[in-house]
Amino acid sequence: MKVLTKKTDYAIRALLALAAGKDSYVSAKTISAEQDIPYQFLRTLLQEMIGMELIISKEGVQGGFRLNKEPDKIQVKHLIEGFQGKVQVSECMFRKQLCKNRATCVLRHEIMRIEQVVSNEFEKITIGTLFRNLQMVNGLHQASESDRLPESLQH
Amino acid sequence: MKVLTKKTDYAIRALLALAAGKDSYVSAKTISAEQDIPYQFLRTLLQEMIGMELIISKEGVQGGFRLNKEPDKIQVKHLIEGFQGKVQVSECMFRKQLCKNRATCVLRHEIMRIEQVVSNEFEKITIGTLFRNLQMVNGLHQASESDRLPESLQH
DNA sequence: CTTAATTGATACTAAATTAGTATCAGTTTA
DNA sequence: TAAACTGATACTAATTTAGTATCAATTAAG
Repeated sequence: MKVLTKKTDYAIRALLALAAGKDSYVSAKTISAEQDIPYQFLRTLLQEMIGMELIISKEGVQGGFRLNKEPDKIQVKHLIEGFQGKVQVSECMFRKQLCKNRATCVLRHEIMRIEQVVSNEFEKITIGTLFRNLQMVNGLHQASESDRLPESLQH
Repeated sequence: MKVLTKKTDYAIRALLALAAGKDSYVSAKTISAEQDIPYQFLRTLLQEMIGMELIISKEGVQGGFRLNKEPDKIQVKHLIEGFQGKVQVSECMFRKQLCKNRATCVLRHEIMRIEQVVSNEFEKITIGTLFRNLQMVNGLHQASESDRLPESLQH
């Protein structure tokens, strides 16, 4: 079970690249190269994020993308929901007919509680918080000679 | 994003049917009919659960399946892991090469904390706890004339 | 001792989702 | 006016999920 699809993963990385670019426009080409995201895939992804009003674009030479909101107002929760749909237990068979699967219903009740917890946590994580963490890690990284992350961030 | 695939959902319902059957053998045909699960799909599912040592079978006429463990020892967590793989954030690109995606790493660190919470919760939910809840709901159901679930269990 | 009800094993098809590619038109700046 | 860009959209490929089919082996009951 994968919590983030590549699309969401790429989206987050692209947004972090835009956060780093501050108010200037960053081109898809640049993001693609820096973050190692397939160019055309990124392009469609960026269009979707325009639709979600997370970013805005500028056409033509020197064009590109920049954030349309403060980084702290872009929640990972919204990205997951936007790209992967709202978190749900399994398809609800209720109402289709009298719910044959009362077992699923009971389980659902339990899981909805868990979902709420998860949802609250993903709400707290924003492009802003991630960006600041990232800067910290990069700071540590440059201070040492090694290419390795601190033990606590390895996986 | 769906937390439970149909396979996991079906597996849970099948196990609850076996829990209801106590120590007698319940046939795939019966489970399929009662729980409205496609027969052949259920068959392969049951074979997998034998492999997982959750259930045992008896061949021939009057044969079928029964639980191989106490209901309280069958955790939903194990079912999810068995059928959908361990909960993970996104594919780890670390070690493949020097981790280009430090952003993902930072996010991962956050998410791993969340995963732990979720994991602990799914550990607490077992076929035993679900079975008892189910009996409660069914009790309420029979007591009233209505086919509706109590408000708190609707979704 | 034969038949029908069952599981064991395994291979296959279909549908849905995720991931990635291609193309061409329009815009902008140097 | 050419090159560097995005807008829009349609397509292909890969993977995962869902479901089907088949045949052999086992067992209880008449």
